Amino acid sequence: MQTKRRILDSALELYNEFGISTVTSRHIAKDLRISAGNLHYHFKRTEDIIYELYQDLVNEFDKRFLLWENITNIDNQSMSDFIRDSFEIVYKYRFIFLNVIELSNRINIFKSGYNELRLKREYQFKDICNKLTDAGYFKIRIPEHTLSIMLSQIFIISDFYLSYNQIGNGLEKDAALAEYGSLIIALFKPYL
Amino acid sequence: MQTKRRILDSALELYNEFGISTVTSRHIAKDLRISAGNLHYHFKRTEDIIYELYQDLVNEFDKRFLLWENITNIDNQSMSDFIRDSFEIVYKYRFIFLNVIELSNRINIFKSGYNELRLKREYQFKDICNKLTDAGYFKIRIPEHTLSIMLSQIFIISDFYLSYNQIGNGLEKDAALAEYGSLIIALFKPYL
DNA sequence: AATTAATTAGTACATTTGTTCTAAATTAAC
DNA sequence: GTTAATTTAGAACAAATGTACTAATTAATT
Repeated sequence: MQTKRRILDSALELYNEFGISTVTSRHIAKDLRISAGNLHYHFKRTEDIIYELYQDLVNEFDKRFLLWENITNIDNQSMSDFIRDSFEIVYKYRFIFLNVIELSNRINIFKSGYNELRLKREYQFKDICNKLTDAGYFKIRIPEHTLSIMLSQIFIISDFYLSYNQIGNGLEKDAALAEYGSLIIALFKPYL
Repeated sequence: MQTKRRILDSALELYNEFGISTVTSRHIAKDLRISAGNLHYHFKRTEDIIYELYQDLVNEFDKRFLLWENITNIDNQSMSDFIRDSFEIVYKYRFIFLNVIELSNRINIFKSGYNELRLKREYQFKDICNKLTDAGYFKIRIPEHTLSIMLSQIFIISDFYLSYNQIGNGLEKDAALAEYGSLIIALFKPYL
């Protein structure tokens, strides 16, 4: 029963490090010192591994959703806490974001799943914005139209910052988080 | 002599449509109704096709560089012209931007080449900004530190907007250009 | 026209990959 | 302790892919 979990863990690590097109089911099996046959006993198709990891990502977002939904005390720190939380999740499952296009080509349901998740994140983000506005964090309430443009900017930067970093600077996790944060915060500058 | 060009054209089209991991040298050959052997007479390695297409991209950026470097009359239209020009090039070679990570994994020199190009684009963009400032397009000169953050935001949005669009809205070229433009322009709003 | 160089088609081979199958080994159930 | 179910290893197969090789055809050169 625990083998399945070990396969997922190893797969996540290998996909994150080497990308989905270089890592095969045999590689994962070898990494765990189990046979390929055994691996395919637990996951009939290799894609199932990826899709299950994607489900894990969704679950982590949901968990965070519940956490922030019921938050009571919003303060100056909340914004950067939220940014760090988002980054942590994206970083943990970074292979998904580094290979979105590839994944949407290879796994049919992935595209719709991704957009479902995106809606949830959007809702959550707007919620946080409202709370921050109510708490007087922003000078003025951000107009709906502006917010919608900002949301697109934020999602592009959130989901692709790691790609940008990997092909460019190659910063380690902490430094990357710092830069990512400054890019997001800068978007809100006119309202601070 | 012209076969080589035809291979590149077909490859660009197929890569753009189906992504680099689904398109093989045999697919390209079949598309042109030539033999795989013939294709490999012109390109010893399949990667060479991709790398040559990448060189084409660099050349197009260089061509535009010369054009904008010597421009004399900067006006209100210049900014959106520049944005449209950038978008056109990125769109034409979109498979490169949709598969940056994959490419940097598969082709060694790609990563350094991409960063070289990035420096050129950065220089060019700063140049345009200066010209726009001198022409009174911006209220104030954008501070160096702010500009550097904006540049990162702009590059992420420029290079990954098409990925964002492909996985999400799926807008056609013109609509995509419009949205992309509004995302970039919005970044300059505090200075307009 | 004859020779040389280039292009092309088709075959062939090694490797990789996903997947299936079978039999052995381990674990659980009774 | 015996039987049944689960898990595992390893072999085997088919399909795909990159690439090399050979022979034929076409184009260029003289």
